[in-house]
Amino acid sequence: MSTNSSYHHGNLREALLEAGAKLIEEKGIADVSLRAVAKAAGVSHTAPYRHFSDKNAMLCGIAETGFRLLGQRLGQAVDSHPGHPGLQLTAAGVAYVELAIEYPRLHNLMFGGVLAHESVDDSLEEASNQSFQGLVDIISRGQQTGLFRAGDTHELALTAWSVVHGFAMLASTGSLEHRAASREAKLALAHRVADNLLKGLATR
Amino acid sequence: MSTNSSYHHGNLREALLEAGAKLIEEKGIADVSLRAVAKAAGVSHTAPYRHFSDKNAMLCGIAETGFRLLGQRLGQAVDSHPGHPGLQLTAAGVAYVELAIEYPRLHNLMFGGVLAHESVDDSLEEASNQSFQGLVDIISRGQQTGLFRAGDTHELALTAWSVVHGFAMLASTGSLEHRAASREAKLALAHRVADNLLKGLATR
DNA sequence: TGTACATCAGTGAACGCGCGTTCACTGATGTAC
DNA sequence: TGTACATCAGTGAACGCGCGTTCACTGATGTAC
Repeated sequence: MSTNSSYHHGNLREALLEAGAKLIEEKGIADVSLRAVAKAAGVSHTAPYRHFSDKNAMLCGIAETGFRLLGQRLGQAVDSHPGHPGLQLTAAGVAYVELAIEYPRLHNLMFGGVLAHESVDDSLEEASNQSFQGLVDIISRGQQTGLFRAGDTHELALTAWSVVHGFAMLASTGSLEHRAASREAKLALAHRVADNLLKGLATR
Repeated sequence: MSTNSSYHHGNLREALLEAGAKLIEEKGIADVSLRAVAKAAGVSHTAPYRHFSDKNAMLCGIAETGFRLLGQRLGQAVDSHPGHPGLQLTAAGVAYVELAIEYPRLHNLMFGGVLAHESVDDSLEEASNQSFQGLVDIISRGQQTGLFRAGDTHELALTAWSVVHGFAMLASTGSLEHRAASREAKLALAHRVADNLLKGLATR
């Protein structure tokens, strides 16, 4: 952080990403302009061009911070249940859903297909792939210990990913409001849905 | 269909919905304007206001046609396996994914949270609820015949819905391209993912 | 069947607006000597 | 340590554009007598 009065901001790139994420959460992706983000960061509306080639690049940057945050949380979920792939999987699923409930519109930016495929940064794509790899690793360890049944690891991971992603989508777009209104109710529901899934992956 | 040269279109509402759905698929929701839809339907850009109160209402109308199409397909899936809830569930799941692959951006309009919650038509909401109810019915029959295990029917339905919704989302946003590029490969994958789920719902 | 008239479904000009992006600029910072 | 200068990170005016919406209008249709 530099002094407020300085002509040079000092940390504008991060400030823009932060302000952008906040604005997206408040107003929705479609209603957030590059100009509004600049204004929220307290800077002229052309300043962002010093740090991003265009608006799309800025959105990619925001999405990337989301993936980084997701990666952290998934890591924590794994670390909190060492040696127990089943518990790790449930915890990771809940953590994922938790993030989607906390930042529904950021989640939508990350996974909703808003960013055109061609226009996505390499670093964003990498961050996204890493998230999936974490899941594959859990499943793989579960298979090695005989907890999960054998079979194409990626395919089981994809099933797990689908459940959690779908549930998060339903949660973040408000489709769950009449079944589970509070945050706690949603997470409890997420836990039980994850358990339903687990039974599908278990050895019989 | 009326003659081309007539001043009155005769069926403009449907024509706009159709042109809109097509445009959305081609250019993405964010890049479709009311004016563009009117133009695609061969009509002045103010004509839509005879049939929709504003742009949002038109988008709701388009989403609603999507839900109606989904309802039809789910009905077909159920009808093609009378008395077999397990097969019905898989078929319904695949049908859902199929639709999402066929019309990825329409699917995104329907479920992606683009339409603000407050601004959604009653008829759109009803169409959406009906889709979920169809799924609940399948699960319920499966429980009655002892194929699916007992428990909160809505919760099992929610698990199924999540898998299929999540998979469809991954398919429609292009996240599956490196695992299953062709339409056929995606559907086959969907089938196996649905089977993984089924094992989670089955009595043990 | 013919005519008058109300109603309906289109048109096209006009509005104000916010957007992304460009450009020449200026103030601050860092470095070489 | 002091000075000249290159580089960097901001500013603000200006651009052209497409948007959603309104308005007074006009052509077509349907109905009553």
